[in-house]
Amino acid sequence: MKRKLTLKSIAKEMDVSISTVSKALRDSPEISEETREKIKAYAKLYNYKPNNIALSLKNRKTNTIGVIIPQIVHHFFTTVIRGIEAEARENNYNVIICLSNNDFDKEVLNMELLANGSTDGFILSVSKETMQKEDYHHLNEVIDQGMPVVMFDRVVEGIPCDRVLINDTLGAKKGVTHMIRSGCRKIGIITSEDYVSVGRLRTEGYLDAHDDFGIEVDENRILKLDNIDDLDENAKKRIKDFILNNELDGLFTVNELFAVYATRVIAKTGKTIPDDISIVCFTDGELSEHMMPSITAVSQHGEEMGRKAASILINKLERPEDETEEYGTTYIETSLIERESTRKLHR
Amino acid sequence: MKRKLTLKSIAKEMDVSISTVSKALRDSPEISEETREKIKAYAKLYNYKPNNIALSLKNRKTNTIGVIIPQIVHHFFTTVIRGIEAEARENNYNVIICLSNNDFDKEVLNMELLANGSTDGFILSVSKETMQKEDYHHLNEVIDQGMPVVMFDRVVEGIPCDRVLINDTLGAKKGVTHMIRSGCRKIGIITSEDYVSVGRLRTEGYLDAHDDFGIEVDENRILKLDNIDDLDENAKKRIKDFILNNELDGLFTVNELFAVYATRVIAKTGKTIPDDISIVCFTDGELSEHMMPSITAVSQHGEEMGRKAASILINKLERPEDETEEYGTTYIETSLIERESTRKLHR
DNA sequence: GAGGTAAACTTAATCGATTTAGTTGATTAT
DNA sequence: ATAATCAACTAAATCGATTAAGTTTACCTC
Repeated sequence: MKRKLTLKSIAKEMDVSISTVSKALRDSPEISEETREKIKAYAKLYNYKPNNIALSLKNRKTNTIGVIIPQIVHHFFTTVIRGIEAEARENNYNVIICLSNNDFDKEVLNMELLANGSTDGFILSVSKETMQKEDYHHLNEVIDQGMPVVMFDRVVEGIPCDRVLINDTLGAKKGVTHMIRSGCRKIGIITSEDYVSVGRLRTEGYLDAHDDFGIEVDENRILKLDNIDDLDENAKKRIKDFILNNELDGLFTVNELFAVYATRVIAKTGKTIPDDISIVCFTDGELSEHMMPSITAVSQHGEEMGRKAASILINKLERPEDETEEYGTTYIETSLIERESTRKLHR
Repeated sequence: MKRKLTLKSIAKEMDVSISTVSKALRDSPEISEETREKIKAYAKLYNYKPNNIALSLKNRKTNTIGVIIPQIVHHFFTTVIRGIEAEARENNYNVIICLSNNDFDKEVLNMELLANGSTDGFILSVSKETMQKEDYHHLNEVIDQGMPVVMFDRVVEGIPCDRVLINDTLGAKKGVTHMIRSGCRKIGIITSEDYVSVGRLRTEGYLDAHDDFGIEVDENRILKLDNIDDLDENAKKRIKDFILNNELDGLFTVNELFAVYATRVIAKTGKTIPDDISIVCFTDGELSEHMMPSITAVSQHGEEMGRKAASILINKLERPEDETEEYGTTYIETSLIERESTRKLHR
């Protein structure tokens, strides 16, 4: 096992001082060409690389971004991370990812841990528990210490930071409009209770689309479930009842899982998709693409979101003098991917 | 913006020396009870937390694990990461994740970056390009510097490190055996060329199962595709031809995507699943669960794999005196999840 | 030859924390 | 009364790197 080279060990070996080595390697004119070349040759030969920890301590800058997300086994977050990673790498930043598992205490713990010198700033999507508790002291604390924060997807108000959001309302509107244009007039929506922001916003889009076409919305065609992240037995039962008790010719769901289960229920009723009933879902995964029939989806561009969030953060980190204290919200647009679950439009 | 507390700033404020503060906070008996309490109260009030970077430098230990994986938008890797994260957290370790995007240069770059002080050890799944190049100098280098490495899933031989692997052969055998028991006699397999290790091993399991029951294997029922990670047009065509030109009553695929596409092809032939033809796939995602019909799958337990890899690594890190230089390979067993694509066994 | 200057280094401070080796003043033993 | 002991601190080294400030030597000039 060979020990890692340090400036000190090189200095000793070459019989010069540590600072001479440092300066030589950084091409300082203070050092004679001869000495410089000799030291650089030696460093190259033995593959010297400066110790990042020491540099971080000295520069009070880690070039590391902390990412805190509720869960990683979720295609959407995964794509966001890919975007963050890509943008960070291009700008010479590292990424540390921590999972909160939707747990408030873990979110706080992770932030405190990373805030103690490990990262220069944060990108995070707050956990469900944090939203419920409405306790954001950990966010305010790191911001107060001068670390910029960018929130994405699941954001909260009243925190001095930038935000990156999916344009949920417009996305849902696009999807529902597509069904209306294709002739649907009795479109249902499976969404979440209004306290989940994405659910509320997507429901708004659903209403907007109807408004635009002057179509009355029947309240019975709106199903609000508690949980948007998974599909438990209770949710299944409610979806089943909802579909069986409504004469729908279109269905919009705020995630893939609801659409997938709805497809199953519809198949059992003997109705065909898309002829009897069309389906469009908001998507963050690959289920919609592979189902039979494949499902027309409002796609979220998570990677773009990640890139954007990272780029905003890095910008703040690179010029901290801009203490303008101005924070913005960036919207990432969605796109509609037409598949087999909706009728083709004749234009 | 309030500056972070340091020992120095506390010392100044309380008019004692830095070392007194340090000792007081660490409950040293050298410091009088009075002073100790006073300092601790102050530190608590202003929420002092030691700077991790400084600690890392001093202790030459970062308590951070570097994880390098080919891609994150892959359900299997995601579950592995979750396992690593959980195990690390429980043992007070941080996790830095880097993506290689199946690119050799990026893998090398990431390792070098993290090896310069950022992490104590590595968990990695090598990129496809690295396997093709058979260039492992970056692995040998970090190991040579005394950083332990644990490889998982996509491992290579000849590196002095521990390995954690899915028991691919036995997994495939389980799946195929299940179909044989349920009465299938003409079982096809969609797998990869032998140079992809998981493909080769799973093919072996397929053969083993047939061997056990003394069933002759027809070479025409084995389809070897180039790429195991995605499904391009060429692969689709070959799968289609394969299914149409073989009178199969069972099909085993080495991943979900192949099974999903095969289901589509079979549906078009008018055959029914599982009555005319059964399907079992190796799985790393959630497609198999949600398809119609849902697909019986050999499940991989990625989280367990991640936990195991992390636990092995942490063990090495915690007692480096054990320089026994002994490395082991751990196998994670799979389990068969019976769903709608296979007939129920009568036992 | 005193003074100035420039080249080529080295010393020492710094980042934040820990820890070993002093230091100081008071108490105790002889 | 002097030395030893001890409690309660402080000073300084260390981790690895950067850099402002200081040192040495050679050379030049008037």
